[in-house]
Amino acid sequence: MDVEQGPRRRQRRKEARPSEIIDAGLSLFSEHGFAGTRLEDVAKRAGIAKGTVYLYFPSKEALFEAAVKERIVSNMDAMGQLVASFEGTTAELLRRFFETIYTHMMEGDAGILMRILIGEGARFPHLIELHRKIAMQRGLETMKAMLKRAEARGELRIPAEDIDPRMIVAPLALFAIAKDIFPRDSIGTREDFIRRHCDLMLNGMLAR
Amino acid sequence: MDVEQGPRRRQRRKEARPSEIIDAGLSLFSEHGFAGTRLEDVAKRAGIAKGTVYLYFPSKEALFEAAVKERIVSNMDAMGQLVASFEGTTAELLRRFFETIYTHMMEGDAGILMRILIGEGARFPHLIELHRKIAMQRGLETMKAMLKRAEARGELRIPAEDIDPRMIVAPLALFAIAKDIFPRDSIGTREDFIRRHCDLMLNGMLAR
DNA sequence: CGATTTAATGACTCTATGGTCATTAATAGC
DNA sequence: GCTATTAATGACCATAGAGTCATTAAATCG
Repeated sequence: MDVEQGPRRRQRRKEARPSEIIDAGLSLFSEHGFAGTRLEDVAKRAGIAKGTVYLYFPSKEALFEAAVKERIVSNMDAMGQLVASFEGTTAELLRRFFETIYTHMMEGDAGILMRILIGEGARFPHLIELHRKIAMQRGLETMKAMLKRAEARGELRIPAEDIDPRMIVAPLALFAIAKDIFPRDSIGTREDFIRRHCDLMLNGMLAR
Repeated sequence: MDVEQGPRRRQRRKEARPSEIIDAGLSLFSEHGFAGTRLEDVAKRAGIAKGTVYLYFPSKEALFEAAVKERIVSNMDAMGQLVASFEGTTAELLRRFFETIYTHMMEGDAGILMRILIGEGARFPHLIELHRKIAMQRGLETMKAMLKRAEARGELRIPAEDIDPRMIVAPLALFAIAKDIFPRDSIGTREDFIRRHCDLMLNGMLAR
């Protein structure tokens, strides 16, 4: 309403702009990729003029970088917390872990950002590096901690070092990144997906 | 040599051009993404002038599409053949299956193409659709056949329908697509990777 | 209620590159 | 060897969109 015919255009809202611009950028990046997104459109969606974007971010790339920092790092920390404080079986921990990832990657923005990093990352070696250090490193640490914990509790079939943590999260990560290229039949409900994913990782396919 | 100071520039080689151009495009797309690749550079790498590219492909997008068709479809067929003709345990079949995928995605061009589809696919709804129909559909059929076969042999712990085939190949697919964003420590040798992947999918993590 | 500060604007510039096409020359046919 | 055909060329055009900046006006202050 305020936007439609509001008497006051040209509001001065220094504090609120950055995150509004990031939100607008994120939604357009996810629709059109990085190269395919026009700063003009980001501005329009944020309800401001193009020049205003440059008041807060020195370049398109800087805007993207701010989005990555804001949305991915906190997610990794959330997972670290979960593992550090959890008491219970590994099966239950893994389920909770997957739920957290699902929330951030499938329902939040982390999946979108990773998709863009993957597809257009060649353009931003700097960003890839940042992501590797800030996000990936932490995520893998957390998963290794989870495996060590399981090993210490005598729950593992094989030594913890023989399990590549990346394999465990691969299904969730892949779908978050690539759901568009899979046949459209849904991946089912959140609960269903997580249950199947857990079961496969914990017990495998084969009868014994 | 021939190129360096060769007496004959401007050779007429109608037959050889298309695949040479596709090769050049593929290598540049993988380095710079789709949007980041200049047709001028593709031409240079193929040893021809920019206009010549347009003699064989009507647009940049058409060139990319040709690459997808040529490199992905045949791969899917290779996997179908394998499953249809295999005799032996599911464990062994899965290993062979993974080897085939590894060859095409990690060592061949299929991974690169999928990475670009994912990252910049919003620009080519048509291409995503093509890929879904031509490649994904076949791949999933093949995997379902493999699961049904295992079920019929009494090797499965759970009904075949309860296993999402995409989860089984997710680790390989994810690494093929996203290896750049993971920490640089290698994923190990091909054999190692496949062995671990198989073992995890077949037997899971937990002691029983 | 002026005067001052600075957030916001959007018309403009400048570059990069996808795509065109008149010209050139390599081959084929005679 | 001459002519016709057409593959190959690269200078050129047109456009899009990132980034700039002189101007405008909202807030602040006295």
